[in-house]
Amino acid sequence: MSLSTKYNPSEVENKWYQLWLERGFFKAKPNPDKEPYTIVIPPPNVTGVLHMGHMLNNTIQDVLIRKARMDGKEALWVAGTDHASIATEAKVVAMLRERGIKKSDLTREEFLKYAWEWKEKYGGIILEQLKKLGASCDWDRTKFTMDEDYYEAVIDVFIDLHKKGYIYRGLRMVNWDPLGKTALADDEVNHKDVQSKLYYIQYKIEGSNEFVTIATVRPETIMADSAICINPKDERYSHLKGKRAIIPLINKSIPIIEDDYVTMDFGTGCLKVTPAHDMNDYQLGQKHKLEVIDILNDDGTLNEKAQLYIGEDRFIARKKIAKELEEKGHLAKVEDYKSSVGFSERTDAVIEPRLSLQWFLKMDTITKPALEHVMNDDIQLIPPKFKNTYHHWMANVRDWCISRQLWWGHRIPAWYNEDGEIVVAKTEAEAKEKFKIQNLKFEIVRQDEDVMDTWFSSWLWPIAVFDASVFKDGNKGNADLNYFYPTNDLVTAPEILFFWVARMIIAGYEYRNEMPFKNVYLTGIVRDKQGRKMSKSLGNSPDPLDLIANFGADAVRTGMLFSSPAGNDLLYDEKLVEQGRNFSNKIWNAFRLVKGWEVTDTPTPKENLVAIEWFESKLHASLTELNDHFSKFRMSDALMCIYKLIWDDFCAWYLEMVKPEFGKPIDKTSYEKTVQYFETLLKALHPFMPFITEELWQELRERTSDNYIIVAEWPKVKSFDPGILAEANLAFEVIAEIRNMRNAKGMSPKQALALHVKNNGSEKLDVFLPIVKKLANLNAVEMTAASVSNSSSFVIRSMEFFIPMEGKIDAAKEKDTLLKDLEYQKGFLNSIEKKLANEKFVGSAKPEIVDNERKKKADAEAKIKAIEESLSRL
RNA sequence: GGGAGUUUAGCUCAGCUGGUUCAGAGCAUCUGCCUUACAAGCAGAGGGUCGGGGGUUCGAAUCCCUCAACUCCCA
Repeated sequence: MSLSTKYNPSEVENKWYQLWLERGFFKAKPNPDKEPYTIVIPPPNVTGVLHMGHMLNNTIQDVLIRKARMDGKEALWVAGTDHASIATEAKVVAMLRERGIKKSDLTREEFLKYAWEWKEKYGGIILEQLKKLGASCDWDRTKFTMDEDYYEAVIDVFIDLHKKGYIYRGLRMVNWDPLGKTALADDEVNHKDVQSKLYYIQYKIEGSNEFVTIATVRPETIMADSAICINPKDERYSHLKGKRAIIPLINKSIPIIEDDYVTMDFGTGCLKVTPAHDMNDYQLGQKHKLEVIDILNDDGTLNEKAQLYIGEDRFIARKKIAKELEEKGHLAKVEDYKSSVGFSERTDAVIEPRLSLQWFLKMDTITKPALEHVMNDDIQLIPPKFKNTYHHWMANVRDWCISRQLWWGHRIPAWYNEDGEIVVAKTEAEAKEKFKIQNLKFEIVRQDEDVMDTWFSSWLWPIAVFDASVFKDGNKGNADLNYFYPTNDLVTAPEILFFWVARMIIAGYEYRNEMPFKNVYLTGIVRDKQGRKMSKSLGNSPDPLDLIANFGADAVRTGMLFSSPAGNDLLYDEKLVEQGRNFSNKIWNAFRLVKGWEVTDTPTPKENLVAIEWFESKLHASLTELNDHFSKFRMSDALMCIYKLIWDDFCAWYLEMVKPEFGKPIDKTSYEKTVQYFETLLKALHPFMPFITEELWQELRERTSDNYIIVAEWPKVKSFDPGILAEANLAFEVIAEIRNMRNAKGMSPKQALALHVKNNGSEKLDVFLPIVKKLANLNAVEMTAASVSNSSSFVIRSMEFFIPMEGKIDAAKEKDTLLKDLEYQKGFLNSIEKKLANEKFVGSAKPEIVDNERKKKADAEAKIKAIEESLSRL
């Protein structure tokens, strides 16, 4: 058999993925004999393509689900996508524009037809990409937030919450996105510091020649002013009380009011009040019962109420008005000014505070259980530091604006009659019926044009993916829901902790009276190695599919996990993926070695028996650690644990220990044990590297047609012997010293040496001596009671080692090394003795700590004795 | 302006309830090797007064105070 020295992932990955699919290993159904384990995918946008964030997130989910599957649980990972109102509508509008069609020329039905067309064509791309990564989702259950039943569920929930009095319609200042022409929730607005200008504008005082100067960053809104406000404590302006000012350019008279809201030392201490176009001004306006003048259209252009520059965009109007103010002598000065400006998360347009009628969900009471069950750890956030932020948000939660001025989404089931009266009903017929009962007009009704916020559908995700009918009265849920819900783990980004996670928890308690998931694992953001977020505009994100093609999915998966503790950002570096690829190759070559052995019925060498016994313990010690990491969601640590077990312990030590001389066969016992260990290692590695482990699992032995590693049993942990692990470590130190000595003296590893061991204490090394002999290339090992002259020597713990070496001894150098060590040991001993002489320490420290110090003292003394003996010989 | 978090080797990070198995890991660096599983590799080595200062304690990377820098969230 001749195998390439390089592992080639592209040859095997598709093959196994197809087979897993065909064999139905990803599928799950309610099984009373098994414990369920469920993850629901954070549904990616239908508009999305796979990026590095998805790679990290979905790798973690796949590791968890594969581990659970091997643990014998009924493991289900539900896949699906999210309809993403704003993003998708924007894509569809853009597509139509390319075809020369304007959205405004289409009816709602026509537009939605195009939107569905777009969704069918592009909406599944991202899920196909996840398959390349190895994601073991039950694809038959793939759900979409606008599937017919899901759609109905969202409508049902709206109606239900409205009936419960949680949903209301109100005039509110909202974040208006003039590009998307929709209201946004507060958390869909990104605030950025922007360099802008502060304009000082002079308003004439009515009936005098005096002026008052106000500072504003938005001169285009002066036409919407309804008052000038001063601080009542401000003596500079006290003479203006009760007077009126004239708005420049339009010569309108407005009152001068007083309120201590005004900051006296900002700007001129004089504030123009524009209730229609500023959140704070709106509140001030309400307090003082000021007129609300809205001068903007929904696309951000000025309307006829502005009187000037009608139809101009707000930013163009700003420039023109500033210019006109200056020309007419109303502009006192302009200063540079840094201000915080809101941008739409979706369209990046500057947010316009705007008054409009919107639908809201009252949040004060419905959120109570969601806060409580996170704070008491019924639902655990991982890492727990996010509890603080969660609490802060939930304790100060504001009502949720759930309407969006879009067509793509779940249409609000509210109906208006000719008089503008409203009922909430599922169908037109029901709506008419409701109007009728209330003795209202019902002949002509029309449905609300708006759709709901996307999060208002995805907050039902962990329930609705199983049974979308439970939101109707009295429905107890189907078998799937009752078996798989609550789900176990949710893996998502901290950025959407509130958008999505908190709201799922709210819905979970509201509709199932139960948590939607037990653990929330929060991943970090994938950044480039300079710490910048990966973004299209920076072009600093590699294409995940290219990476998979170049390095293999296993390598990319491990690359993502090598450095990603929960909640911390991951600084992506291609080096990490290379490390993963190198690891694949290492395993591949270990396989080549084992596979290449010829097996005979010869007796097992002594050193192999020791090697086998040692690795058995090492294996189970590491598996114990591995399980512990898993139980604490320490993915990076878990991976590193199995990585080191395979690379260092199995490959570098164990295989070298049992490896027969070149060309010689191996005995049956050693071979059998080695293959068993290899299998166990592959199983423990499978969740991280599913493809190479399946490939080697199948190659290592003949397998029956139903024997796949993906459904193999997770290795059972046995107790292990710490004694043999300690002995091995001592042996490894000895081997390293000998190799080091060869290195230092420029000797070839091929030159066999003899070793004499003088044991001055109680260290145990005997059983490992044959291994030391093999790995350090010794032709003789013997115990000695006396020092051996003409030798190079070294000291480990209380043992002295001698290697006869005529003429190659540098006594001065060895003496120097020994003296240095002696000095250190003496200092160390001294510090321990001081500690033990300290009555306060002996009295107040725990007994086992004092005992430990005594033991350290004895060890140090033995070591010092050994060094001194070596020195005396020189 | 309000809140939270971070600061440990060149880089990315572990270090739980204070006690040399606590100063660690991986990567990178340096030295020597194409040693018949693997140069995507092997054998070794160096590297940090645990952000600064102060305190509590027999003892602090670990607890407290303070200062500084950075990050995120909210307004």
